[in-house]
Amino acid sequence: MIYLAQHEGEGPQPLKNIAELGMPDQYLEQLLGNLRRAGLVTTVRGAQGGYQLSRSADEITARHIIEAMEGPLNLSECVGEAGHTCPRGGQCTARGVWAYLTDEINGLLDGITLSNMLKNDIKGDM
Amino acid sequence: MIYLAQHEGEGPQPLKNIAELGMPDQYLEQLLGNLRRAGLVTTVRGAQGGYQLSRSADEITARHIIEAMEGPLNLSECVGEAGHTCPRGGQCTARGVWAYLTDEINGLLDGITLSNMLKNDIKGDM
DNA sequence: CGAAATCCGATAAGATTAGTCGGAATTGGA
DNA sequence: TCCAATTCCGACTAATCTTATCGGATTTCG
Repeated sequence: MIYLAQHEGEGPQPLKNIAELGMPDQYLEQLLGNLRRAGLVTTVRGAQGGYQLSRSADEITARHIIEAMEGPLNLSECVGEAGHTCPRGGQCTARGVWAYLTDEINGLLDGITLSNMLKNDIKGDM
Repeated sequence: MIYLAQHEGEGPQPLKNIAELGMPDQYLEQLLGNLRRAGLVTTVRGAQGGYQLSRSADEITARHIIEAMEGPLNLSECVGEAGHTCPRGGQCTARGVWAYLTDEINGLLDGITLSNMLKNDIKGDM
């Protein structure tokens, strides 16, 4: 995604270009499939085709990317959507902790956009 | 650890008690080994033996526990200790993000103690 | 039509996490 | 002193998740 952001406006980037820095292209292709299905990248098939961001780099957050790749942050079964399958019927003491952490981390991820990454202005960057 | 905190001051708790709520005791034993080696619990061997917190529940944080179990938080090889094995020589654009997140999450974990968990007064609890 | 690409489902390989096994060592109490 | 309760330990197995590979089908430009 950083690569695509860096080449924003240059038209579709073929897989092979993106894979340059040492990752198997057939695997990358699979990963890009997730990003496409999540609506973060659009593709052009056929010759001269490739991948590009579906919207501006400052409208794509780390959370968008992570959720596209791995689904919603799930620190514990306890806290997930419906029917959290906690063996203790859903009221174990740890649950509040997981819920809190999930919220906070999602908040952090919401606060990071692709543009931030490019400009290296992540809040608190070291 | 929550169980042990709940039984603070009641002397060593044998494995079997702790395992009550549906987790295989031989596995739990293994996990408690990590906590012991990390200095979070002390043990008494032999009859009437068992496990107990090595210090007060408000001096044990979520971070202590997680690091005891899984080692230091490692969101990406990029950011770890020495010789981060980033294929891009250690200066990829994503690195700042990982470093930032690692710091922030460690901060969150530092802010949660076992006492907090018992009292359910996690900041921002839902 | 042919080459450059993405798309797709299935499968394999590797790594991590979860769990099992068998027994050794320690300790309190009868 | 012996027995039962209990932790300790290393090795192994099983399950799950991540990473990667394979073989082709489809689309599109020139």
